[in-house]
Amino acid sequence: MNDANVLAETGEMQEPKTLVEAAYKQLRRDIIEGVHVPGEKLRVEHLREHYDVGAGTLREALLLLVTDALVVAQGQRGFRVAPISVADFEDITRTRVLLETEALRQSISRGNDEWEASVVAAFHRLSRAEQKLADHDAGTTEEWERRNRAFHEALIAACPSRWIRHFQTILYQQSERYRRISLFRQPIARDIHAEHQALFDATIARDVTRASSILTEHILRTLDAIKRMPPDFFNGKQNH
Amino acid sequence: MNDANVLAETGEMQEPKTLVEAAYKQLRRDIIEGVHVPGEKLRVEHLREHYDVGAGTLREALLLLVTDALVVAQGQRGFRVAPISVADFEDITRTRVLLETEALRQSISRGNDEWEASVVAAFHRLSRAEQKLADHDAGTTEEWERRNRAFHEALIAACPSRWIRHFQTILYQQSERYRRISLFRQPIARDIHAEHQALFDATIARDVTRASSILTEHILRTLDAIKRMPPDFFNGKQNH
DNA sequence: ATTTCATTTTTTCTCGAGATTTACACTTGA
DNA sequence: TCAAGTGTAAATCTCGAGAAAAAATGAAAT
Repeated sequence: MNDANVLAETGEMQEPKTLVEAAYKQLRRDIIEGVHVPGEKLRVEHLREHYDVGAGTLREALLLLVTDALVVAQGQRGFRVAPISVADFEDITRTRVLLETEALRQSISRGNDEWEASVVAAFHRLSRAEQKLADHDAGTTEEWERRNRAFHEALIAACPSRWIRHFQTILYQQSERYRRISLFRQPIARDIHAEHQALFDATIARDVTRASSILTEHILRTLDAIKRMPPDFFNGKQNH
Repeated sequence: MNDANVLAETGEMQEPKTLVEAAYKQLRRDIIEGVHVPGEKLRVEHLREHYDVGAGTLREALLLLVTDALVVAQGQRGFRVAPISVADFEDITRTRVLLETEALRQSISRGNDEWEASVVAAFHRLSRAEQKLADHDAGTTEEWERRNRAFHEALIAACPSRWIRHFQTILYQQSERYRRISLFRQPIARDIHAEHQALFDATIARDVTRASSILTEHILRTLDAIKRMPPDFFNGKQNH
């Protein structure tokens, strides 16, 4: 499995050992944050300057991003940022519900005390970040995003299936791109903390059915938010 | 999505446009067929000769195989064929059941006449291959493998979720490695054609429940076969 | 015999330049 | 005005060589 994705909130990710990995991480960050917009052509010779690596090295970094489905490669026609669309996000969301609820089910039924403790810790960290976010502290969205991911990862950490967790990581990363859009221009108010609290309570209570349905609703709510956005938002932003 | 994987039985795959793609396809074939055994170190300089490409080109091909999880890359320590184990195959199988039954459900409920026709055609081709296989014709296992994949792909082709189909493709490819083992040294006799026939009948009859349960059993049966194999089969074959 | 350390060998990683292909602008002709 | 073709510019793909790191070898010491 691609361990480069596994990034715990506490255990900081290992320093990238090669230039390829460093460029990969920077590029991934830039794509998720929208520095490179969906559909944009990624010309190796131009990116070379900005990321300060050789052409071959950058090509390898782009190839790694193909694994995350953040970049699409077309033979003899270079690389592009993977496009986005409402239909794609609906697909991502529904597939994520399928995998993540199953993972949560298994996690709840097989998780031990240590797992429970890590869930408590992750929820606590997330709550603090949400508090800061409510107080309009500056520059905390980055932190919230990290802790939100850590919380969701902690919930399903006791799921024994490496493949489900692997696919879940990819889908979560994909949805992160969309979430960055919906969070800032949110048409409907969401009490995200209340959702997390309910999800946390049901999980600790080992109530599989309730936890699953809350998680499903939680994930689907972002889909609603995206669907309510101006329909032309996904067009016209993609170069070429 | 990685379209390089999509390989229809009828519409032959496009010729690889670049050397990287050609090397990728050859390497993938060799790994699935066991020419490069699980866990084997893949030294670029050695493979260079055999695949007749430059070092950088071969590195890129290996990076593409990371996407399929057939190769694992470790920074500054090169590439290796992804290892195999009974636990991994159990994981692959159960995840595949989860995704493929869901895909089949959606495919059956949304498939139109054209889809139905392609399923009939794929089943017919597979039946012929199984006939030849029963007659002990030489060199037909390759053809059977292609048509078996085509049949399974046709079944879920009407599933609208690109992501489920994408993950299913990866898992099917993974399981192919294991199936190559169990098919030749089969400890229990399986009437695979009867299983396919039942699966086909239920699908055409649009019986979602029955088709799902048959598919589940069908996939799990190979897991049984692997589990019955000598437990040390997965050890001692992996270089270093 | 085993551990430690330095040396040698192997392998991986990285870069820039040349060859091939694609994309683009322009001209020509209907 | 539009279509097709031509030539130029740009981008991709590919390779081999040098730098950096890891693995292997062997010598010395406990």
